[in-house]
Amino acid sequence: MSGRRQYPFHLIEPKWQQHWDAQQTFRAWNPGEVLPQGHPFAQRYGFENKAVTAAQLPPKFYILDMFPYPSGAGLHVGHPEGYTATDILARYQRARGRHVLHPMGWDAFGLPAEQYAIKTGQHPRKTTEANITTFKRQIKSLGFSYDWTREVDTTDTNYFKWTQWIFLKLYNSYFDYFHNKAMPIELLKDAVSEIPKRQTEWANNDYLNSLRNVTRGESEDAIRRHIIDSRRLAFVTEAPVWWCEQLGTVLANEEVIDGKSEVGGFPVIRRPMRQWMLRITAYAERLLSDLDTIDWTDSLKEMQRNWIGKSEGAEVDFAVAASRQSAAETPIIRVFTTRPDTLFGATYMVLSPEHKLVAQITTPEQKKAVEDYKAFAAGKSDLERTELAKEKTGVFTGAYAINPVTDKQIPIWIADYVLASYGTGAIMAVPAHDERDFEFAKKFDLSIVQVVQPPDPKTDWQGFVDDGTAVNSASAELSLNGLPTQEAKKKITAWLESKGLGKKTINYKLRDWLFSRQRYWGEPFPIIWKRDAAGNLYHEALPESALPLLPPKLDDYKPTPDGQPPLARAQDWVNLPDGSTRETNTMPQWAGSCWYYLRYLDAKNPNAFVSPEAENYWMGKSSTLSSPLSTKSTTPGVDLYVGGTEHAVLHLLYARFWHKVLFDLGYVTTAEPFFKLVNQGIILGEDNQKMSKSRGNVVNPDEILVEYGADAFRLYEMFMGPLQDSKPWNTKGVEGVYRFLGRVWRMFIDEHSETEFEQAETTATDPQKHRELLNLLKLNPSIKDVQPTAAQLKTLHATIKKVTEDLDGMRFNTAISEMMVFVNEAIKWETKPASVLREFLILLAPFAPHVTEELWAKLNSSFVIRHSSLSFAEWPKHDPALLIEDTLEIPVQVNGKLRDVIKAPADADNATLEAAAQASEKVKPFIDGKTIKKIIVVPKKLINIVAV
RNA sequence: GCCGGUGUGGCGAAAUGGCAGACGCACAGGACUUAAAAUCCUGGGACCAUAAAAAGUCGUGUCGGUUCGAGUCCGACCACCGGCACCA
Repeated sequence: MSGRRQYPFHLIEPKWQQHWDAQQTFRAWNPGEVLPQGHPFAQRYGFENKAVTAAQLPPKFYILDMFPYPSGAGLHVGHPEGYTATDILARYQRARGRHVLHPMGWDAFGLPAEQYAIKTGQHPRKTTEANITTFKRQIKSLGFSYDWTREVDTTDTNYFKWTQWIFLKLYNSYFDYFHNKAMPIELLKDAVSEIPKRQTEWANNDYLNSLRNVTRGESEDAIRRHIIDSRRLAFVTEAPVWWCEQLGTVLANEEVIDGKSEVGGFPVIRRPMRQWMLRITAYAERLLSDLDTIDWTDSLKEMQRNWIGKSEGAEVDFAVAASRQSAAETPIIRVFTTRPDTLFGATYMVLSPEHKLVAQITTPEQKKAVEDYKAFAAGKSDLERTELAKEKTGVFTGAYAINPVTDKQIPIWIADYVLASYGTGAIMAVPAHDERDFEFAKKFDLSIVQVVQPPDPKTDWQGFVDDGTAVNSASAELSLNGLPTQEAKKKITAWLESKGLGKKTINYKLRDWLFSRQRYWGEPFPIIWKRDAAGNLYHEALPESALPLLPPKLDDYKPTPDGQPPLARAQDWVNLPDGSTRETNTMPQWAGSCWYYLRYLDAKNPNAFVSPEAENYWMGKSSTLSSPLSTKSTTPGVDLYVGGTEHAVLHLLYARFWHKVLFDLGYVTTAEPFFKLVNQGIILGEDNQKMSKSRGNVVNPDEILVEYGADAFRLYEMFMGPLQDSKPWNTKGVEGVYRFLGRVWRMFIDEHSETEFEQAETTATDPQKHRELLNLLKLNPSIKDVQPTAAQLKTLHATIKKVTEDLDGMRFNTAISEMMVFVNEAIKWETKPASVLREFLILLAPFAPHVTEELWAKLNSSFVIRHSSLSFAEWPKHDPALLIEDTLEIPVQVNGKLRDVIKAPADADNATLEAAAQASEKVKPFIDGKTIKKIIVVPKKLINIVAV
């Protein structure tokens, strides 16, 4: 304990937390709900005992925290940073007259509970519930104004029923490229017969093209099914995926960092498996372009842009040169390039080792070398393949392609620096103007031909990758010579298109979202598998009425030895009477967090994931724009979303994707879920002198609360610095704001009565009675119901102005320092006007809600007040007239250097100020004997005399 | 390598192009106290000077530029943090 307790927060804080709970003070109301008698919100707006419509309710403000994963370790000081910021703003917006939705919940599916289950046999539900209990107790002890009636838990059957329901929507939808939006799969069923007519529209789609092989020789029904299944937003594919042996599951691209699992850091390998995927790639362009409609930081938007990775270029077809023995069909190799202007410099080609044409084109002489290389590449981990500064490797296939503009034969190689998963899995190599191709060509002695002249003739053209002027780029039909890169691109692309050799193309790095996991503790897929007459396996969705689909009971949560998910152990559950079987994969943890912000709007609705009325009121209506292609919405959605940067790409991209699907299908009315988003910085460890960069998650808030209380903790979290910055935790710093709260307390409370209170507390035997002892405390006799002086009003209104502006700009640290300035000043007043102190309490209340409620109640017991509840008291407005100064102190500079500060009437004109400045005794020595060239007067601010 | 961000006292930080360091921590001195804790008051960027001061000089990562005036704007560079990384 660091000295005497500043004020009895240990009694005040639980008292008010219980009061808020009992009164449901911070409950938010949906349109149509009846507001109870005596509720402070109902009282403020005159809604007591009334049902209110959306139009009657005050304008909404939806302020959202990223809900936590309730780990066994409990809360650390990093969690409450964002929560405190949003709570302050929630309370501020209530005061400003907004109807605030401020909910909290639990992202509770996850690996730790499952791994604990594997070790101990304890059901993950038990572990999860225990952790939630701890988290909830800790979060409640901080006095946040959450509406707990809307609490959600992603592992609750009443919640994941709707997660499964949304999956069915994805399953039963397809992406219509013509309308650029998701549509019900029924519409596609009608259109399947038209497929031949719409080939052009769909020619883009690899999965349709690949069907030609799959569907060969099958029945018409089977073909129809293949076509439909291949276009669903949730689809099954046999694809190489990241398999993590130690975790016993596959992982999404986003969960693999540097060739290791994000969770646990275990090695991962590529392995072909049958998996569920979500077609997020269809939304790449909208996910990219709609970033312009939302208010996120540039760095965050940039991370999403990079992840989506749009690049514009061209696809070019290269014919494989007819080989000695084969005759009829020469295959075509399609490449993607962002530099079609360098086509004349393409002196060889490279296929990824996995490219499907490799086996077909390889010559018998090279067969062994190629197969050896393929095995070598497949055996490499991702880390080995992408390791920095590694040597390029590759082998020649023996085959040649024909460069379509030079007509020359160029060798075809395979190399693992070409990725199967990007573009077409094949490149045209232009060694003169691409770093990687250049390196490769040097190593394997391939020819390097200049086709771009750098703008600066001194620059070496070898390895020059920037824009320049095309050279050596002419054939009988076409010349690019002399054209700047950008124009050369246009010209060659047009030429390729006219010849049917290629076309303008856009590529994205974004891959489809691998959506299945081999885990127990996740949402089961509402899918069953059947066989058709020919014995082919196919899938069907369960009807909505079958939801929620619960996971089976298990004794052993491990995956099966043959790599089947744990659910496969439950044979009774898997095998259905009609011979069909259940899907045994589960959904990834991201599924539940993709839409939780929507469930908060109507958390207990048993009939819908959210009612249209609730969605409309809290997310806002979209204005219907005339063009059906428009995906823009003019409305905000969540007004403010605060959380850590660790979710910059994963959660935030997935949630935007789901939201857009729900938007397309008409279930939500905004194209974007989170209008404004702010990332709080990381709190670093305390031992900063060792330059420790570790997160401050060793500091347990419980210990801080025991010693300083929740109000001081909240205040310190905000006072450390700007919300967005990372900063080191310093427990000593908590004492500073704690002392500030003590000063506030002493400003309001009579010292004598406090001594009595403290003595009574030490002698009172029954701790239950302690709280009643708070009644012994009396108001400070210096507080009187008097008219404030002009100076007092000025101090108050300057504080109102600054705190209001700072809250609007989320500058909590400077708002707090301004209130410190106020208290340092006001505590000296011999007579403290009750009206001034009352307004000050409203300003401080969002930051330190407990102590202000107690002081507010004390003040109310002696003076007439306007509102009975501080939580819904109206925010004060500053009066600019009160801030006007009669006399100003104006700095005087000579040649930009400060020489004096003079006093002048606020309305003094420039000539008066100039004269006064020159008359200053301190200024004179610096201008004597010099010529005054000019005098700059910034009214009310500054005078600068320029003298030489 | 590419993209984004940040560099200000011993520390956390503050400053619409206009008095750099508000507010707080730590520290030092004083008051109160038998004493301590708590509280209250005072001090504080560096240098130079001095018994003490005043005055002065320098000072916001480095170098340059724009401007009457730059922590703030522009250019080049350095360091650190975050993200991406053989993406054709």
